[in-house]
Amino acid sequence: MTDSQRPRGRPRAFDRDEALKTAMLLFWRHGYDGVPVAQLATAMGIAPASLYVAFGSKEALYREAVRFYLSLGRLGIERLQESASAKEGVHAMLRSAAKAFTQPDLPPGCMVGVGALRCAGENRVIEEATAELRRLSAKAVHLRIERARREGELGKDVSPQALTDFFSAVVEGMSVLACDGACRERLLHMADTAMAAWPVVD
Amino acid sequence: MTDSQRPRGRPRAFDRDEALKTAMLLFWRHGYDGVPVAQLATAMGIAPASLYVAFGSKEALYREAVRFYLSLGRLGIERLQESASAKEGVHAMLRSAAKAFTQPDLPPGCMVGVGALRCAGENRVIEEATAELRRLSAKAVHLRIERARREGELGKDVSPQALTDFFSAVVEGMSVLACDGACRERLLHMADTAMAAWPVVD
DNA sequence: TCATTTTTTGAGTGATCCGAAAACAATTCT
DNA sequence: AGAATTGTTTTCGGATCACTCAAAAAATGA
Repeated sequence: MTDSQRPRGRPRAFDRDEALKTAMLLFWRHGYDGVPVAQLATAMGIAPASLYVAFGSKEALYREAVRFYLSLGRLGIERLQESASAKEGVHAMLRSAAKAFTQPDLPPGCMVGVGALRCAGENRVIEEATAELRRLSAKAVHLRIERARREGELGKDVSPQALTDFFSAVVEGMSVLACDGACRERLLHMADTAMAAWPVVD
Repeated sequence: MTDSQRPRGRPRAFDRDEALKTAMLLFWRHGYDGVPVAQLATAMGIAPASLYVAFGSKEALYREAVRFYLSLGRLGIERLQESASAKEGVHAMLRSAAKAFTQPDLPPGCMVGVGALRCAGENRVIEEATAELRRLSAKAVHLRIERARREGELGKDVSPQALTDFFSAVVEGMSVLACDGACRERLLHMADTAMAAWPVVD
């Protein structure tokens, strides 16, 4: 009863998490429309049919891959709520993003930001699901900034919405710059520059 | 000699510029990989073969479409050099972008920013060509900011590169926010917020 | 009228798209 | 040992991919 019994049928011959990581990298680099299932299967070292048994469909695989990406937590969004001040938290988030978007052995930019921005008409649902993840990240920033306003870190005249939109845009923009070849130092310098827009208390 | 003689063969039955505009809208909305040639031809009201005669290939059509998009000049980049101050010029550029990215009857965001960020491996050249256009826009901002530093509008301690990267990121980020459904007023408010990062003179 | 030039379309190229069916293989349970 | 379950592969479908060819159509020049 204590130990889980082994699964019934033939055991899977490949590492499911490793395969998921492979899919994540391909979607990250080439976008949803830019990766055919055959390419995914080949990179995973399995036949397309095995991919369907293990993950269901290309769409389901993408959704799982992007959740896997977010679970890595390299964007520093979850640490936002623990930060002593919103300003410090946002600054740390920008610097984390700058580093995450320029990891040497990973695709540049943010998988959520660039992987499925625009899709073919029949994949509209993928576009929308990915946009929802971006809105979710923005929501976390929004919550921290609103709290800062309640606690007096920010003046009552500042708009949490505008400030949230601004820093969300900076992160997404960093992602694009990274895709265009900007190095880590440039992005870090740019992040510091962006923080100058933080409102001063009256 | 003054009037050009009529072309020799059978006249084209469709308006080439109108067809180009149609292609621009589709690439803008769905990205390069997200629009098949058949869809382009159908939207243009012609057969695929006519498309190839008129434009050469899907890649050539895209390149022409994106040049057409830039020729509309709704991003306010060319007015940057004429502006009295770099600060005013950049601010006007951000506000122009906010409006351009939220035109009611056009796709959201920037065609250059979101239309071909990530492509299939065989379309790498499309990615690179589009990235080059983004770098070209950034170069215009860079030039104006460097001039401002020479003329004393900016202190010698500010980094033109970092400031350029920052405002480029804001524009690209606005483009993503627009794709996610942000309205014009939010983007305009965000643009004003971003200008707070403009360095103060010592 | 007739050759020349260019655009038109329908049909079709091989390749690739996502996904499914079927047969076989490897494991557990009875 | 044999049934049940699940993963494996090969193969295949029907659709779609970017693109091309051949022949007809519509204009000009002689």
